[in-house]
Amino acid sequence: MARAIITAERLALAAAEVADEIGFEHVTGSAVARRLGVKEPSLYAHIANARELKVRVALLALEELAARAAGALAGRAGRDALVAFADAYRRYAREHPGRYAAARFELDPETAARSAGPRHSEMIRALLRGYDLPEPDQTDAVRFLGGAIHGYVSLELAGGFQHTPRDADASWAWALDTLDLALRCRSTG
Amino acid sequence: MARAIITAERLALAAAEVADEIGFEHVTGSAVARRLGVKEPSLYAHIANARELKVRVALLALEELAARAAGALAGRAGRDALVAFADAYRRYAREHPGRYAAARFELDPETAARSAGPRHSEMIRALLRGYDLPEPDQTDAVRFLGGAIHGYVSLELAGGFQHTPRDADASWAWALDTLDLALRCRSTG
DNA sequence: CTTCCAGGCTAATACAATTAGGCAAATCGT
DNA sequence: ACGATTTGCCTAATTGTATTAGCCTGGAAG
Repeated sequence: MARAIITAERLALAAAEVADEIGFEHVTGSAVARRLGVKEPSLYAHIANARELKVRVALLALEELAARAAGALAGRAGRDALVAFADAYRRYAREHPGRYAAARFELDPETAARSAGPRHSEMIRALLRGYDLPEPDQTDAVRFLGGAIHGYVSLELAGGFQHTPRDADASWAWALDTLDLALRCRSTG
Repeated sequence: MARAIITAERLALAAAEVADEIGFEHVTGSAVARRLGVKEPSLYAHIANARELKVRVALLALEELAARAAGALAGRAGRDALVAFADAYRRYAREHPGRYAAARFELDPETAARSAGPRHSEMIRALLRGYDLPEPDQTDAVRFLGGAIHGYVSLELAGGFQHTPRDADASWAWALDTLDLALRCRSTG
């Protein structure tokens, strides 16, 4: 090995930082190269194309987010687990908007399968065990909850709520209450 | 006037078609120019820059979506209204994935204010009148419902549900039932 | 009929993406 | 220690998108 300046990890991290600063859609080879202190063509020894830059960020984000969500879930159940889990998403999205956007980047099926993506669904499924839903509803509830959390967070992140004065945290608490309520209504057949 | 080949409307429509075909993020000046049968620089007589191409698609999509949602809402109330409204979103997203993605494009505040965007919130607010929620919850519910619908639709559109065999329409019906249930639980104080 | 102008065209520049081939430093076998 | 090899970034060159500047033409107006 010669002097290792660029590694896959450094590259992904640099790209993630760029994403958080200027937005995921503006992650560009030159911006990442500049941040790493190398020339743009040097990147192509480590990635196949510009798309892979974004894929790396997506994988990093899914991983980080899964780790946070898992931490939030640890030792909690029922409503507590739901709130902690959803809060982990929301906090991550606020701290790392570019990475959060990256987590929704469309990966090809094999890559997606190897990513931390499926772990997210598994965690939601685990979370839902606290609500013992009838068997056939499990999958529906995973989709519903995943959609609801992501939808709320992404709308809030996009600034869609700024035109009404209502406090953001209060609305969020209301949404979580409502989700909890809905799931409890659904439970026990 | 000389032969009017490009108009603002044609341009937006062409860009929207490109978006639906190859994805909103790949809407490019040359693709739109090709479709219109003109050379790329000719576009700049009608738009300021490439970003405006996307803005036009976003505005078109918000408008179309608002129209469909309004039609869905007409003459309905309560659960019926909720289902029709949400279905309108989901159907639009399936028929026009590129435009649906465009509807989430971040507009500058003034443009957003003049767009059909605010009408969407108003419609949700109107829809919620069928659930008479206590006053202070109104805004929270708008955010919650908007987020839930958008989140579910965008996750489904991204193919996030394909790894489980469960029927998509059944899951969707479950989600709508659950939303209705949650809102009814919240109603009347 | 001639003048003007809307509306698209060609030419030219800048930046992002990508490929090809070079050069130096670190490594390895002897 | 020493040359062969490999590793890892660099320069140069190509293509495509974004954008500006200035030209050219056909029809509207007088």
